[in-house]
Amino acid sequence: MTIQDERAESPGRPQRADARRNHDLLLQAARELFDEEGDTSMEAIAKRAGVGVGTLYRHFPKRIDVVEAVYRDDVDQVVAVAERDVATRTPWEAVDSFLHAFVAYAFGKRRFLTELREAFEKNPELKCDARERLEAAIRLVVERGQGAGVVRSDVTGDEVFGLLGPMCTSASFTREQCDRLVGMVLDGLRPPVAASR
Amino acid sequence: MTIQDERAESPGRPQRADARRNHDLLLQAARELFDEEGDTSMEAIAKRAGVGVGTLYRHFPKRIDVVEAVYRDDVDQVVAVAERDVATRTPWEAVDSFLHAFVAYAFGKRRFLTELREAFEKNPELKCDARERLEAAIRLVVERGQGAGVVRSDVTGDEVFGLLGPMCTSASFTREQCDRLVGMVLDGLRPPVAASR
DNA sequence: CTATTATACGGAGGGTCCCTCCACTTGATG
DNA sequence: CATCAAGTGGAGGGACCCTCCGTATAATAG
Repeated sequence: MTIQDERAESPGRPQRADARRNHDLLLQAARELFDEEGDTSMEAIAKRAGVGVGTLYRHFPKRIDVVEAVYRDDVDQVVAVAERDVATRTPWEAVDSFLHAFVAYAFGKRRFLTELREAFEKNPELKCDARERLEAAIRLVVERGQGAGVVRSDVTGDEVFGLLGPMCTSASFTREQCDRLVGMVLDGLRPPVAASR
Repeated sequence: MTIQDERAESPGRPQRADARRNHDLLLQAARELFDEEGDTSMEAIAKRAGVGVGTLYRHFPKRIDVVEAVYRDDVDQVVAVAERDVATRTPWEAVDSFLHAFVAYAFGKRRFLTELREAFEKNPELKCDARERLEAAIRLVVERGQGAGVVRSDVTGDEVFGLLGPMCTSASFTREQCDRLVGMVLDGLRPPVAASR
């Protein structure tokens, strides 16, 4: 989506050095501003990077492209946790561990992720690579649990993601509340027993 | 918050007839546009009502005031359902019935409610009366279940609301998915048994 | 019915966004 | 160097929320 992705493609001419440098400056500026302000404007990002808005738009044609570029790195961390949990834990422990880790992570970036989620809600067909990798990570963990019979089979990993993601970005929740609700969702994730009442 | 609320206060001079009429026209126009478009602009609302934007802002000083006014009526319906369920069903049946009804309702107004939720997230201290009544309705049902021992005690009604509300407005979910996830949350809401694994 | 006045109206325009466009500049290459 | 595609900067278009204030009018008093 961004120029960066196509950087290595057709080497008719390599990317110019200043373009490369500006790309990195812009990305760093965006990350800083999203962390500091929660949300920010394209003008502010360009200004902090010391370039004009035209340059920003050359590298990231739409606002969502900036957001996704920042998001991309974050997702790598979460995916790594999922893979580690699957490799080192029992099916249920992996689900429990990973969902808690996911919520802990998402909670820390709530303002930023709220912006991202809004972009997806306005534009559902826009499902960026990063998000798909994230959903794949949850699927990995959840489907392994389902295969082992410790997770109910009538729910998909994507649905769990859709339930927990918005919860984490809900401004009115504290970290403790998120943790408690994850616990509750985990209970709900277990295979249902015959109705106890 | 709106002029309407203060209509009956000090009758030094009654509200003018044209003002009253415009207030109703604006509210109707806003409701129609939110239903048809999902979201809309202040200019569009004023235009459909056949008045200038100045008049719109006289009646509803901020955009959120329009949204809340439309929201208010909707909440009345949901609250009525909660009260009926509490009056006519067993504690657990009331929880089950009401949460399903809540999700069905919220799903139908998802675009509109998304806008409302975003307003709350941007501005957490802005918890309008209507929302509080809605949370109170869920609390009513959930706390009755907790009192009867059929709902786990470490979760509040507000938290259930915060979990289900965002889920309903998540654009990527179908109605069926929402129903299935409610079922899962209901399972999670039952008092936990000793860990089965 | 007219005069008075608080109330209400309309819409121009300010400020903030996202984004486009294009004249100008600069780095890479022969 | 000379060339020129690649890159840059920022003015400005369009959409939006909201403010301001001159004008119009409904309610009241005489």
